[in-house]
Amino acid sequence: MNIRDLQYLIAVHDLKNFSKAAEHCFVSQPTLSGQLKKMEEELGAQLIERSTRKVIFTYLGEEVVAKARQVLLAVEQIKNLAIQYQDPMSGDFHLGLIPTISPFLLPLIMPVFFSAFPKMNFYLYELQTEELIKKLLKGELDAGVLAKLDWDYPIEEIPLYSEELKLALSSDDALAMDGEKVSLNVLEGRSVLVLEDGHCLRDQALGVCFSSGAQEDQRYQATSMDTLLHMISSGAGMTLVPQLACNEDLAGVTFLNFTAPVPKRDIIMIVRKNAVRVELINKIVDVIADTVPINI
Amino acid sequence: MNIRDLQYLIAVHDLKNFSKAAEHCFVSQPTLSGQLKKMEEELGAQLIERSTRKVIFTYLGEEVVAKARQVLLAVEQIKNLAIQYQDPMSGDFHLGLIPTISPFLLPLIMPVFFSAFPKMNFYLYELQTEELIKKLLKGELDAGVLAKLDWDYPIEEIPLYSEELKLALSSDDALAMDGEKVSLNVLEGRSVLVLEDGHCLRDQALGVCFSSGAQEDQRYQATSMDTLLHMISSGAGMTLVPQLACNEDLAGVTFLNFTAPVPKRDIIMIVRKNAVRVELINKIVDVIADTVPINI
DNA sequence: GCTAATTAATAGGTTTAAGCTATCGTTAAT
DNA sequence: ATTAACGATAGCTTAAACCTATTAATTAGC
Repeated sequence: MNIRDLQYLIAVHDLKNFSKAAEHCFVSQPTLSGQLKKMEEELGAQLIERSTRKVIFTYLGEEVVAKARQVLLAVEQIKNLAIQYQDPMSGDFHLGLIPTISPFLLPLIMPVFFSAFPKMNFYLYELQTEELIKKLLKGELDAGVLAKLDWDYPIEEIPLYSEELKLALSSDDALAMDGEKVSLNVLEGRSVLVLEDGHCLRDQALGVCFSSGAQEDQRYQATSMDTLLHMISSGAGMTLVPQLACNEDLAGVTFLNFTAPVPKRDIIMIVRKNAVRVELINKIVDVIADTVPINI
Repeated sequence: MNIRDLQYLIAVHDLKNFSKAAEHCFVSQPTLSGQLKKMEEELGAQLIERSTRKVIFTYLGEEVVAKARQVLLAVEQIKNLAIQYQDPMSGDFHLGLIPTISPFLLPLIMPVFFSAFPKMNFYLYELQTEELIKKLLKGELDAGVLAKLDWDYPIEEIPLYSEELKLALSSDDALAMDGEKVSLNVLEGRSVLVLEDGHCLRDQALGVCFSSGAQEDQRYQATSMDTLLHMISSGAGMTLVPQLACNEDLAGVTFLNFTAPVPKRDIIMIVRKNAVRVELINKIVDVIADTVPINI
């Protein structure tokens, strides 16, 4: 059976005349007759009672016509869906962000998104790197925002911005009083608070600590950047904080810049290779890069 | 677009693998790939995000798949309808009968119909000849039962039975007392009650009257056979009654047979030429002919 | 880092079937 | 009896669906 054949059938039903129906379908009358005959043979039952004067539908014919109209309606809807989706700046978009970016980046970009993409629906997920990539590859996410690592996944990376890591410590600390830039060497022999396992920032922070002779403060397992900062503010120690997370208004915490070599992390957007909606993704990247208050 | 293509799409959606989907659809993988690609071109939008490792549907793709399932469901239903209708002794049947047959024939045949055609739904209509034929030709009826006339319609006639006309008159009438067969000559000079205009029996009765020297009793315009008989029972005169309508239990009315030449009417079933369901129609004819208590 | 395996896309040719024109056969109206 | 209307048939053409063989791309394993 064939969608076209169903159109022929419906045309005959509407016009009660094979020749007119053929004309309406832009085919010749023998073509239409032949196709309908074939369809009847395929179904093994007559749909139309023909005579040279009358075109009468059998009961089966009437019911088939009713169903055929359903079919054509659904097909029409498919075409409409496609047309609707032609607008690359419309539809749904599922975006994953890692926990050390999400709470600081989203407040910045969402207002801009709403005005830049009025017809888009954004769904946002806070996920750690590993699960984020897994979901992206499964197709459950369209893109992810995370810190660049050397990994081995078949994904496309688009740079967004690069942020420094700063040293967060209690405002009561002697270093904080100073207010100057500090070298990584100041970490030597001190213990540093880091996030719990699974966060990429934890790994990066531990790397910095290792090379600068500091060690992990194992008394706390911070579950989020915010917890970490509140610990610092209550005098619990020091930690490394990415630039965007540095809330200068936070009482009792001072953020110090490092002198060169400054520890940094590269924030990228990842999408699947062969991803569709390239145009949309590029626009999103541009909007984020333009909105983040960091000179790249 | 093509129903087959939608099947390909759904197979890919279910199996998330082009080669397996192709196998499932009994086509080669390049065929399936090509058709889906063509469909995407036709829709002007990508439905599937392909890579050699992953098959991920776009949002549009997911929605199209959902609609495609609707399409295939309806198509399946069409095929099922056809299979269901393969049983010639099932479905609907619209039967028209003229008013001078309907109330007397139906009580006889309906019980038999119900057991002979357990899967049929009969719709019954009491219609005068002209409208009955019109509806039959329009396709609103499948068959009609009426008295044979010489007409010029492109319809098929199948004889059912042939019934005599009898003389109905008041039991108080001298002729009725006698109880013998009577010649048409007894009508000479008398006035005969007939049905109102439009009934074929009226025309036939008038014809008999004309040739036997009787005339129409114009005091009454009987709307039905039953009214007519009740008039007779209350002493209103005499009339011609078809055999099946002769209810011998009716008080005050006596039915007399005619001697040769006996006036008769041929009851036939009419169907459209080229009518489908020939088998069913023949069975219906047989059942009626076998059930009517008249020796043909 | 190289090789093997997997998988979809491409190329080129074959077959099926949908399409055409021309004509016929039937029915009904004049 | 003739004509007009209309669907069916015959025979041919074209388009497209399909095939096999191969390529290209990518991942997974050694």
